[in-house]
Amino acid sequence: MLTLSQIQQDPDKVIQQLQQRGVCHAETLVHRLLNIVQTKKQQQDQLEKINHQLKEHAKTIAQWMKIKTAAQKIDSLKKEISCLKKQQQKEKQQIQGYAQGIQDILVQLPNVFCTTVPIGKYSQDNTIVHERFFIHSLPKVVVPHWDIAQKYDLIDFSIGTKITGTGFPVYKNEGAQLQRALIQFFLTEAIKNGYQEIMLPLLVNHATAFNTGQLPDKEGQMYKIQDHPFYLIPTAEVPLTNLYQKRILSEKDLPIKHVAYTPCFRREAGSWGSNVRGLNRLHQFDKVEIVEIHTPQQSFQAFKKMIAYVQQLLEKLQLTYRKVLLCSGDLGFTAYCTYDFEVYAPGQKKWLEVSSVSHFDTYQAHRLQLKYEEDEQQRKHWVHTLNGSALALPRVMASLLETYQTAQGIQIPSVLLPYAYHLRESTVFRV
RNA sequence: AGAGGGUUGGCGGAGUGGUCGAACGCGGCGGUCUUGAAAACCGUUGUGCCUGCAAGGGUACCGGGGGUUCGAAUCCCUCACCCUCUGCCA
Repeated sequence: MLTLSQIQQDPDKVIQQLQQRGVCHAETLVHRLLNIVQTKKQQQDQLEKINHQLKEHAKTIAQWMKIKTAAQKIDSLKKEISCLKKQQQKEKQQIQGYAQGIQDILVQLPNVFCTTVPIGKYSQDNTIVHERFFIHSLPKVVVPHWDIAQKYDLIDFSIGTKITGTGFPVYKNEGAQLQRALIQFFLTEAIKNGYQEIMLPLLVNHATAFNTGQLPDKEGQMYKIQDHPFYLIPTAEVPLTNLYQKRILSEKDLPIKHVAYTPCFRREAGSWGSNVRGLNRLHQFDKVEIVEIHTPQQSFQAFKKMIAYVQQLLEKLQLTYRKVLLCSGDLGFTAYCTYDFEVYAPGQKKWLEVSSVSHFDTYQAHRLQLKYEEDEQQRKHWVHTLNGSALALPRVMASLLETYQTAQGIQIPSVLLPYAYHLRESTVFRV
């Protein structure tokens, strides 16, 4: 969340950036916000004066209680008090209203963004900053992964539909094993790179979903449990980052680097076009997520390293990929800067997003109430949070099946062989 | 899920209606003593907001929210969490 002081410092810059992110009425919102803040402050002053008087009166009564003859004086003072209390009540209500108004505006403002972010409205305005092609010998007829999955009995989409509904695929045989191998590969790579593995709850409460920015912005995208105030996580980012809600870390605790594998659940309401097939978009999918917490001084260096880390995963899998710097209009609600990684799926002739690596600056820290204390001066500062998919499984699987298809079957990338105990032959033959 | 007990400052732990932001102990910080350290002793020690150049002043906060009262950490309601017992279950 943006803080009031952030906005007050340079309202015009905030307005401009919000507009560039596509926030409607950014100017009106910010101005209204600043107005309410001003009014609330004045009101607060008055309330505090009343509170002070009431406190004094209470003390006076306490004194008078000791004297028996003061009963009359007490009564008349009580009358005065009841008058003050009416005022107090009124002020309180108004202030509460203002506070709510401020909160209502603040929670709907997305983050500001980094100077390196290109200005643009749509994904076409994103900048492709890097591309890497890997040449694989493809068969004459290159097919999409859903055909491959069916041919070799790797994934059953229709049975998933019967069990649950569309978007819940069932992985079978080598499909399941390959999935497991990928998870294991991603986790092991992360651990080798200094990430601490965490296993997390898949259900979170309202506050947790708010802290990382999913609420109220993405309320409609999350599954909610009916009889409990819980949401199914749309990404491990939510519980993982929230491990540190309401904390003051000491500087020597930083950096924090975590990795977690979880299933993710998304309603994907409204985004189910006819071109969504196979593994391209699902309601439940697996993902390995990395989260880092840093001091502001170190976070940008760390961001670069995270990006490089995700990049080398794709290098190791030898999937053709490109790295995309998101433009202002395409940034996620909480992001200060984001790089997406897309892999090429030759069967569909499409680029599929498999990772989003984001720097959140202090936006999440504000909501999490997460600070760190400088070792030497004991001064407290907001931390910077970062996260990235490393990686999201289904589209990696899609690209992998399509990229590594041969006339005989699917060739398994050699880096996965240590993790794929049942796939030693390096090729899947099932017809 | 039912019954009972609990939630107080960095930690432990008092406090059941009146000047309580909260005894006491530990820890932390500063000092005395010491060549240095320990021990001992003395002092100090929560956070947010408003106001002030500052010193200071004001206000809010004893799990969250609401209520009773002139006055609430203390009484009432409610929610959350923790502990114990009973039940159920992977």
